[in-house]
Amino acid sequence: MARTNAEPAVDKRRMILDAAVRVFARTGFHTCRVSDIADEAGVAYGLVYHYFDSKDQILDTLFLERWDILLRAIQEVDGEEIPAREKLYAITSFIVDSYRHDPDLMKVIIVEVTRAANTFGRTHLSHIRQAYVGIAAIVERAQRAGTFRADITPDFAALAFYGAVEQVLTGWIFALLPTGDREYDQAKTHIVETICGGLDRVERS
Amino acid sequence: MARTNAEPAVDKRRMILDAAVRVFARTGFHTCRVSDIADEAGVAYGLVYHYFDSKDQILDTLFLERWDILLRAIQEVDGEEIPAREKLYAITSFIVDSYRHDPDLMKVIIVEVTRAANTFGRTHLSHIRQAYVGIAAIVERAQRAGTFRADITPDFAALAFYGAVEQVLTGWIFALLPTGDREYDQAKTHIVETICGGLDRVERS
DNA sequence: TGACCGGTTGACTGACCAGTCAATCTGTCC
DNA sequence: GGACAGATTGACTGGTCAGTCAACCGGTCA
Repeated sequence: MARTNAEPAVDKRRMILDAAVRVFARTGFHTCRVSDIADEAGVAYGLVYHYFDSKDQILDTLFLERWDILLRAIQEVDGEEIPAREKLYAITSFIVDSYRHDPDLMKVIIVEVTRAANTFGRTHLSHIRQAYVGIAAIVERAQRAGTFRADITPDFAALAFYGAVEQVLTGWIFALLPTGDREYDQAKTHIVETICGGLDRVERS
Repeated sequence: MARTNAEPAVDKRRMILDAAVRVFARTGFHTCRVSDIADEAGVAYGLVYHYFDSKDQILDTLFLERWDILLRAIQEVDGEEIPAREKLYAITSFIVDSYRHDPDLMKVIIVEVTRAANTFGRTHLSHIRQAYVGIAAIVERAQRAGTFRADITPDFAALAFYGAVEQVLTGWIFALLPTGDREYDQAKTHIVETICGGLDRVERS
């Protein structure tokens, strides 16, 4: 047992994961080589395979770590006693702030997993679906309470909502929309306004 | 000049493209081999390279063929003298019917290009963007006419709208939503209702 | 001291596959 | 017929890279 302290001074496994985020974000998962990750982490090639079984497993790890946090956030929000619109705002806020805090990681998760339906998206479909299910539950409850209209199925509303959020993130990732703190906060409101209030102009009492 | 008629009896180029759609839809662009396409088309390996410069070019061709039709449809719809909501309905309808008519092709375009932001999505970003621009133009005009609220930017509304449509298509592609003629037609209404009318329950006069 | 062990190294291998190319076929035209 | 051209064939090559492995390092413990 070589571990006197709880952990070695530098956690190489974490360094590899962090380096992978940067490399995946820069070059893309399929385009980059494992050696790129090792180089970026300042670590020997073989060490990557000491900590991970495969290149895929690195991405899996990154995705699952973060997605589970999102799922818990959705659960938690749903438990609170606030209007559905505020719940959706809280979820949007969580996702947008995740992007603000670590754009590379969110880019990788969205581009390489969530939107990569043929490769990792398929593998993690059940996890991704959990998010939709959580959102749909919020919508359904609001419909029963009479806050949301009942003629649009919760499943459908969940997809539309999540689709709008993801597309906006993608807009930032690929510079189709301006980025910045002001824009991020505006986006939160706008997304929820669009999905809940609608684009139609309405006389509000 | 060996062409007495306008074209050979069987257009091998077309056969290769059609085979590619099936193979890409089944196996995914990156996973499949060029020989799979040749086999599916019932054609020798080398012939693929007689008609196309590369594997990439096959996907490019499929995407551009179809996307240009979509862009024209958006242009055309925008030219008509109908309310913005009906314009958005017409666009949604066009996309949904494209999926109904050729799910494999739409799956390939969405999964391998539109949503594959790191590979082909990046290559065709300017084309994809054209669709957003067209939709944003519709929104902007409606805002000026006072039909749509003006506090949400057209760019933003376009992304949210397109995001919702694409997410629903993705839901069908990966069996997260039930498919069928009834569902397709309902979806058209629901998407437009969600984006224009919003999820909030409103007393309508 | 020396045995031990997890962490670390990087050269190497084996598989895979996009793209090439020389040969062959098929039809046309003079 | 025979010359020419485009269509068609499929074996082969070259380069790439994920994953392996045998050796090495540095700290611990008896």
